[in-house]
Amino acid sequence: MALFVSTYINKVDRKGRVSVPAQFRAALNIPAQPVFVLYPSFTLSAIEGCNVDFLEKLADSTSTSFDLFSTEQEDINTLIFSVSHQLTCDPDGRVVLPEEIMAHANITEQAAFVGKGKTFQIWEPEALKAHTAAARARAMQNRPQISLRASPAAEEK
Amino acid sequence: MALFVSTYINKVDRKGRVSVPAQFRAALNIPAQPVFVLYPSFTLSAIEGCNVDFLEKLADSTSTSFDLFSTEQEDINTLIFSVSHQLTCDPDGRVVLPEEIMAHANITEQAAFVGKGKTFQIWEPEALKAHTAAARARAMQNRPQISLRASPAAEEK
DNA sequence: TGATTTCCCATGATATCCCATATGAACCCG
DNA sequence: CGGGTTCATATGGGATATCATGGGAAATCA
Repeated sequence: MALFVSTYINKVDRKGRVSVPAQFRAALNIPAQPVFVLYPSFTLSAIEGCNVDFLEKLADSTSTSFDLFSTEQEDINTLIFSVSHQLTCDPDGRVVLPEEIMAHANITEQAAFVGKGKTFQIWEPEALKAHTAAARARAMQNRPQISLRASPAAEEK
Repeated sequence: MALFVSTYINKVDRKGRVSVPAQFRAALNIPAQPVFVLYPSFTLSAIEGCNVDFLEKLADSTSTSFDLFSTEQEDINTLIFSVSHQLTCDPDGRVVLPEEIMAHANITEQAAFVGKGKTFQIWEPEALKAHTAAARARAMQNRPQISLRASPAAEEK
């Protein structure tokens, strides 16, 4: 089962290639040629990444005959599948990030791969820092008793 | 399994030929000669596309659930099957789009192939832009939770 | 035979493959 | 315990393959 953990910052070379972290490639569990899907996050300046299985399941669930012609399903399909990209790692474990989603996440020189359990995200490293700080601030506000026990750097991964 | 994702804008040449995106041809998974079906959408100014399997399933589901909405099922049969065209890519991966459906979608110089999961659509690029913007507006306004659910990592606050 | 469609080849741009190198971690062995 | 070595990974660059596209030749049809 795919499990994406930890954060890796890799370089985007002149050709736009970036190494997918070896641990992530392993998590994609198609030994020879890891395949996955990327799409821009709806709510964040980041790229969402997931297994192909996930999108296939979604495709199944949104193409039953009765829903086929509903505006709602049509919109969901439009907003997800049309902006997704199916990618395959090259023999060295790299991929070329598609233009649009690189622009969406403001990625130019470096890409931060962030494990999210069953999925992962790709961030511009500075944007990731800001996002992480904001998330921490929210967590402290919502659960003050946790922040009291935690030392300032303890939740750093 | 066929999965159509991403959006590709290709040129319609003087003979009316268009390259079917290589990824879509692969998704049609009949390696030598990709076969698929096109029909005009009856709700949108677009062309609907799918592989033959999908249409066969649609035929099954519409004929077995005649007890509900029987006139609608009848209409669907009429509106889809009677106006469908089965096409085969030429050796270079191109097809000639039939007159009627090209007119239906107002396609002249460029054709945007849009992945929809198990199916795809073909749009005139400008019309596609407008449709996408409208779909996004509807999704945000009506059911924000749907778009959030659809994104595997988007439950992040 | 004339018109239309399909096939075949050429081309430029781009993406992919393959090899080489650098870095660092784990390992082995003296 | 230390030094060397092997391995996996990330990264760079040149060579090769793929793709979209244009145009001409062959085949098809009426």
